[in-house]
Amino acid sequence: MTETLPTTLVWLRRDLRLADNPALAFAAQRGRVVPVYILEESEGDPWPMGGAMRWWLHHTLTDLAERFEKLGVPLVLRHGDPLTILPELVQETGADCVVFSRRTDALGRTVDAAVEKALVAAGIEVKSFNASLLFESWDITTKAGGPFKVYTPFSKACFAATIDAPVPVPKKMRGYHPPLAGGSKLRQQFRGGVKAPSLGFYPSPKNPSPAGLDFSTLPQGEGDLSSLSLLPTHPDWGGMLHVHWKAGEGAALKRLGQFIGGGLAAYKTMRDRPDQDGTSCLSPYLAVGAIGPRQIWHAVQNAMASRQGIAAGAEVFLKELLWREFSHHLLYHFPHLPEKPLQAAFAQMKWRRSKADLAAWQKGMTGYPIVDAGMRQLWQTGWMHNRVRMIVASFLIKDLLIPWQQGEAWFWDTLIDSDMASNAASWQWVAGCGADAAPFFRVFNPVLQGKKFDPDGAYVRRFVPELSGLQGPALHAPWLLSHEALAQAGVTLGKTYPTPIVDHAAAQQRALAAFKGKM
DNA sequence: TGAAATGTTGGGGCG
DNA sequence: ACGCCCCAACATTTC
Repeated sequence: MTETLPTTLVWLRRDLRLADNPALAFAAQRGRVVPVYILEESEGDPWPMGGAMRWWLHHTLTDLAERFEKLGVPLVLRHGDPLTILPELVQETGADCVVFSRRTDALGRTVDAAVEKALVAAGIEVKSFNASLLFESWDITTKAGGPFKVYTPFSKACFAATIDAPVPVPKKMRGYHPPLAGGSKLRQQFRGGVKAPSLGFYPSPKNPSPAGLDFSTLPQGEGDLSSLSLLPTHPDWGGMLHVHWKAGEGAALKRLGQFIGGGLAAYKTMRDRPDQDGTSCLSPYLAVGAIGPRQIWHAVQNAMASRQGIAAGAEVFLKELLWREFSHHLLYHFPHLPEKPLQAAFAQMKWRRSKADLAAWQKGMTGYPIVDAGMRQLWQTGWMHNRVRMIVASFLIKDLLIPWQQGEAWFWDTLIDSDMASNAASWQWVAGCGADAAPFFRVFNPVLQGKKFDPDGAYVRRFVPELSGLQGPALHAPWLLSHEALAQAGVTLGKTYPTPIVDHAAAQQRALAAFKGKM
């Protein structure tokens, strides 16, 4: 009797959760469920998954596999080309339907289209769903019917539209029976195992750690999912990230609850303070889909309806969520967003090529404390406060005049929340070449930004220990301090901490000149 | 979701 | 009481 139930493959990607997962809900209702995650590696992929994201994905998958296993539905893991793996799995399980959640990046959409075509040609039903966004990329349009290129009208259109309620976790799930070859033990179900190349920014014997950080004493990885080779080795810097982040759907929901009960009310102002815990820190969970934007949106709406005094903070927070939405909207409609400036004139911009300056920026050794603190927070925790992201990005693009794509690539490899759309759109925004971008001449002064948003210097001291003997706003320009003050703090500029690699005022003039000459 | 230079306004001290 | 100056606070302009 049960053998007659239809079987559905749920191809999971960046929707690694049970709740608010329409594809999974559809499959559960339909019959037997075979959830599968494929570590995709495409020849010529310009954006192979970064090292930090691989680490984060590993731990997210570990959590998800446990959740599935508790429900008696083993998560299948594969490594390679979905175009060959999915038909194999269909054959193996007798599935007659494959479902997945849509994505917005160009390569992903190309792969999905090819997979759908091949499966449909083989007589398999294929359905795709929206799990990652509040709206379909084509649902929000201007009055003329085209894509939005300006954020404010886009956000207004979103606020005016209806956002679907999250889909609940399927009440009941039936797994494929008998289990796939290899038994029920998670680790025995993995295939493949060729170590994938990342961009190679994270340290390896070839690529020693920046900023003199010592990774050698960090604990080894857990060994789960080992054949996907997601965890770093030689050295294993993953333990460093472990201190800061707990992966998975449960951790995501917990963090959402903490944020709504805590930081949300004062979000409007506190979100700009990297020395405070004022942001949601949900981006790593959103990036892998351990939580979905609809869940966040509705949780915030519910809190607004039941509590006084949080409306102002909540509105700003929801707008941040809509920036993410806007980024995906842009990536969908402008697939070259990660590589090419949306404003074509910027292709003529005369950038500098300085390996030394790029390395100083990456290592957090520019001599500007707020910039260095940000870059080291990124390295040490896989995450950076949003205000500081803008500061360091402005510094790379405007002060160092280095192409924004190089900053984008570094962030892609080092962020655990790396998202093609948000990363590309945000770098273009700072560079001034994107949609609705900050004008190019809007140059952040790293000293003023530091004084304004890290007034006591607590953030800098946390990530730049060389300066921990200094305090107060003056810490943001150590080269202006007296010799005595520096000596007392144990700072010798040029020795214990770098002198600024560029003079900001001169660099700003240089940037404006380069911009003016070419635009 | 800049910064700095420049312009304007208005309150208060003072002769 | 009045005009004058100073200057902080705010607004506008420019890059």
